[in-house]
Amino acid sequence: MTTDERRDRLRDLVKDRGFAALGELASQLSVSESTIRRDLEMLEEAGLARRTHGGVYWTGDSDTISVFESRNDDFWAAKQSIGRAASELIADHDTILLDGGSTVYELARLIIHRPLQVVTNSLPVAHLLSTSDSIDLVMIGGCVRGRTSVTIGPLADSQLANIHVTTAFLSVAGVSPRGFFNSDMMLVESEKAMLASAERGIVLADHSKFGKTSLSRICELNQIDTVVTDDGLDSDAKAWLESAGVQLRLAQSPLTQSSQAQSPHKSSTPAPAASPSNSSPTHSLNNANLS
Amino acid sequence: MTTDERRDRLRDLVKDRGFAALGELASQLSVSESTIRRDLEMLEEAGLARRTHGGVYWTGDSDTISVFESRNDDFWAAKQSIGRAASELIADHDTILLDGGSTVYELARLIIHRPLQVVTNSLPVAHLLSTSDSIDLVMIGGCVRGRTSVTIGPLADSQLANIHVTTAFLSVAGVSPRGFFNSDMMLVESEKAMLASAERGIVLADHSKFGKTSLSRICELNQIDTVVTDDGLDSDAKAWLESAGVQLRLAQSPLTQSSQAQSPHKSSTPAPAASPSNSSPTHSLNNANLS
DNA sequence: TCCCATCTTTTCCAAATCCACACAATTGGA
DNA sequence: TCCAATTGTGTGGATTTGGAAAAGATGGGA
Repeated sequence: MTTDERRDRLRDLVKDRGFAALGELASQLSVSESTIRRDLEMLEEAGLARRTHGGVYWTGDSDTISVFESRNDDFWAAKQSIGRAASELIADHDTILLDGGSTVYELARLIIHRPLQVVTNSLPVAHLLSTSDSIDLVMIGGCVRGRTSVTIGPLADSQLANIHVTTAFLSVAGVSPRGFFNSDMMLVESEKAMLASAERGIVLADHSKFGKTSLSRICELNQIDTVVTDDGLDSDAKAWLESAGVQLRLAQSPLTQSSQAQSPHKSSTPAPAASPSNSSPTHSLNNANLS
Repeated sequence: MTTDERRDRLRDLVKDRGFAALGELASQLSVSESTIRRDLEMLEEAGLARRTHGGVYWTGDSDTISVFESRNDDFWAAKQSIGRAASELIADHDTILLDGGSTVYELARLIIHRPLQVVTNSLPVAHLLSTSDSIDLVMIGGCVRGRTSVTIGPLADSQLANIHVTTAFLSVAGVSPRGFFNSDMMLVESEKAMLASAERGIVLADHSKFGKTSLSRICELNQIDTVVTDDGLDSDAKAWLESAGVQLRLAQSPLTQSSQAQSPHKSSTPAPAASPSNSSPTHSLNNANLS
């Protein structure tokens, strides 16, 4: 049995039972408990399970509902690494705003144990974070847009107008020299309101979004402080982003990341340019108890 | 049995009985009294119980059922049949408002395929209904209350003030001759706003809620149009509800369900012929719960 | 009121279990 | 053969648990 095979079986075991003890899993899969611990560590990093003293709970999505069950798509790994890079821009006790979209959702999975105030218009993000003990969660109300499960419309916009956050994390459908774009006009209105409520705006977008436009423009390039993307970004895009004064943060795409970044033990991040922003090692407050 | 599991069971035991002795709990859970004392200490710190000489009182919410643990509840079958009875009070294309709480969640599961406009302050309900093609969904924004995952606070109240629905379905923690009660003051404010926005208010409550009160009163009896409960309701309660002019609708509890169809005497709205036969047999959504 | 037997709580400690970390052995591929 | 990833084992520290002793509370009887 290969490693990946074992991890798949482990994931299925945990998912089926909801809860499983460590020794049980070890004997089931005929490996040592240490190995199981390492595997579970990854499951937890991926946000699919939560470990407790003596075992592990499944916290991932149920099979029935999952807006973002496209985790098999080519860009999922990139989205995940972008999420990780973005999480390093958040300091504990920050007040942040999370848009909808699968990349931002990956970010949400990574911050679930951190002490933060989070405002969101995304139902999946809210559903995920509502299980956290350490997060103060505010949901933006409004009409729920079916496909993406974000709230939009005048109700949402007027609520956003009364909110102030330090950082807004946005998903976009396209980035071009003319600015940032999304396809849904009402959603774009909300995203404008989000930017207006935030001290700084950060856009998460994998490299496939660059050079594309869409129906409706959110804002011009220089109105966004930082763009987080993967290192598949071509040099053209890099040039016009930098000339617009946008800070660029490249996440190592999993294809090129051969030896680093997998082990959380190593000191991470090659030091971001401007604001290192207290990148807390992910396990510092890991004892979030289930009480 | 793991520690967390034991603490969950302990909490349920104390909650169900209202009061429990130490030794009793120890033998019930097969651990020493020392362990029980430590567990109770945590319960007390969480504000859910108060210890006395020789035992412990439950002081926490009586209606803190999150979606995830509700399926194991003794009253789940009753809740399900109450939900079914309530769904017959909804006509297609109605605009309805759904509160949080497990009974209302069961109602939500039954209407997922019907053409309706639904407003809700419950994250689990919204997450469920967002997968529906036939439902127009509006989410009420606000602070997300941890265990119950409903939105509350001034944001929620002001949004509710601008909304109009035909029917509001509420969960309550207690029903007594003095009115309807819930334990969370901020939630009660929202529920008052819900009633103000609705042409008629319907309360869903299993028979165990009757005769109980709680911290905060939502409204008096006569401000609710209809109460839907199961047929375990005692005749006292039936009397004071009817004398207050509240319509009563009894759902056949699955235990006694074999004799006849439901009471013919009222039914203000024609029950639509839609078939809510969607009694999907618990495709396990039961996650390990965190709280 | 005082005293005392009994029960409960608190405090402490030792045993058991679990966990993170480090390091060596093994495996698989170039 | 070499190298890197993976795995098993050992160690020290942390958590949990049960029990014992000391302190406190309770209630009855003189």
